[in-house]
Amino acid sequence: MSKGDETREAILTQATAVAAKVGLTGMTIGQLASHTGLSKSGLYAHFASKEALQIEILRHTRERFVDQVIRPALRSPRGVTRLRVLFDAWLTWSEAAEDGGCLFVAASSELDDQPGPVRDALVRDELDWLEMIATVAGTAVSEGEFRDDLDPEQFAYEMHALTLAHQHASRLLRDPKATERAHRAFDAIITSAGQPSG
Amino acid sequence: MSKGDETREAILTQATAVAAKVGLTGMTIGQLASHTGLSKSGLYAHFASKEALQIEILRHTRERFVDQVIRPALRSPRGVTRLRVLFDAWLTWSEAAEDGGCLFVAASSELDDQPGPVRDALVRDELDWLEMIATVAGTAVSEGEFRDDLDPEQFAYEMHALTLAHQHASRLLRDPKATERAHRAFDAIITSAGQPSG
DNA sequence: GCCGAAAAAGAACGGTCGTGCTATAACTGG
DNA sequence: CCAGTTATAGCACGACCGTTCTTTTTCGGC
Repeated sequence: MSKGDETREAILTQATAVAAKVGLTGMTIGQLASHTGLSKSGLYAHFASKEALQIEILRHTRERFVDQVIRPALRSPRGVTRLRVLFDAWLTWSEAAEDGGCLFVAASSELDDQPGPVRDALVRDELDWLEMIATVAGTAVSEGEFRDDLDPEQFAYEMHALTLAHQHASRLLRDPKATERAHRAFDAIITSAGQPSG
Repeated sequence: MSKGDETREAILTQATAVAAKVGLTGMTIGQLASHTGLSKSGLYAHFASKEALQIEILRHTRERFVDQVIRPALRSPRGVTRLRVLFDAWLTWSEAAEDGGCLFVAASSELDDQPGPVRDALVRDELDWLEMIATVAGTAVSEGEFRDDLDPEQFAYEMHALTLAHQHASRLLRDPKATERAHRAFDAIITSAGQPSG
């Protein structure tokens, strides 16, 4: 890896942390430059524009997300077990983020009314994530762990809801019970998905 | 109401809409001035600082929230019925917001790592809202609609999760099924709260 | 260790930010 | 309708924004 690539990676790592705290829009080049010890123009030489940097931040975050959340799940048994791993890995991911929690969650409400390529990239990532959950839930159905008429996309919607609530409770409200609550709620939807529908 | 108070209200109404779109921090005085047809300094004369304006925006939003969500619920029968009204009124509230959806949701992820009086005010509002839900759920327990061992705060956590997911699905993903999904998920937690625990 | 290439710094650009101060315009009670 | 207050505009401030261009420093192959 050349010197330039190393610097570029270092910038992206810093930028990801900053963006999680103050948002992709709130983050500024000057702020980022001082955090990385570079000059504004020195930093800027690595990216075509702030928008391009924002997209690269999302790509960088996505790669780490795959490593830390998706891959561990794919190594575990299919079906309900994999869903549990996915959920637990997400909680760990969100809590491990130095500050600002999961960037995707923060970006979701920041960009939901800001059309453009950054928003488009985020929407793709979020749809991929929901599809991943739905696929695993579908496997749980076909393997008989979940009831036959369970809607995997509905399950994905509800599981995703719990990740959003966890971030809200832990980061905004600083609720020490946030993780416990998330686990209890997750157990509830798993149990409910296993019971014959009523 | 004097002329100044009228202008002040008009500013707050505009500012609330702008803040819901671009965030309480992303919103700028200049932007707001042109939206209201005032000069920057003319607008500024009504507020001590941008931070004070942000707090007033929250107060203004809270008042409207009480009118449109809390009051209709308090007019309906206690217990489960009131919970349903609360949830439906919230969905209507979020969808009716011209653009940007519910400001509290947007502000929650924007401010979760920005200490200060604005964040403090938001946290108070969110805790009040969760407490309101928990209180109504507690009534449902004591009136026998929900099972005895139901944890009202856990119920509030889960219902709140569904509101967050709805905003995500409808505003970011533009999912036409967002409202239907929210209703189905809400029915599920209501049903589950009524069944004897397992 | 030189030399071309790559990386970073410096300086500057027009623009906008939040925020004061001062002057003018618009209201409103007598 | 006038006086006094209140509301709004104008202008300026230093700071920082994203971005570009030019110059200097640093790197890596020979």
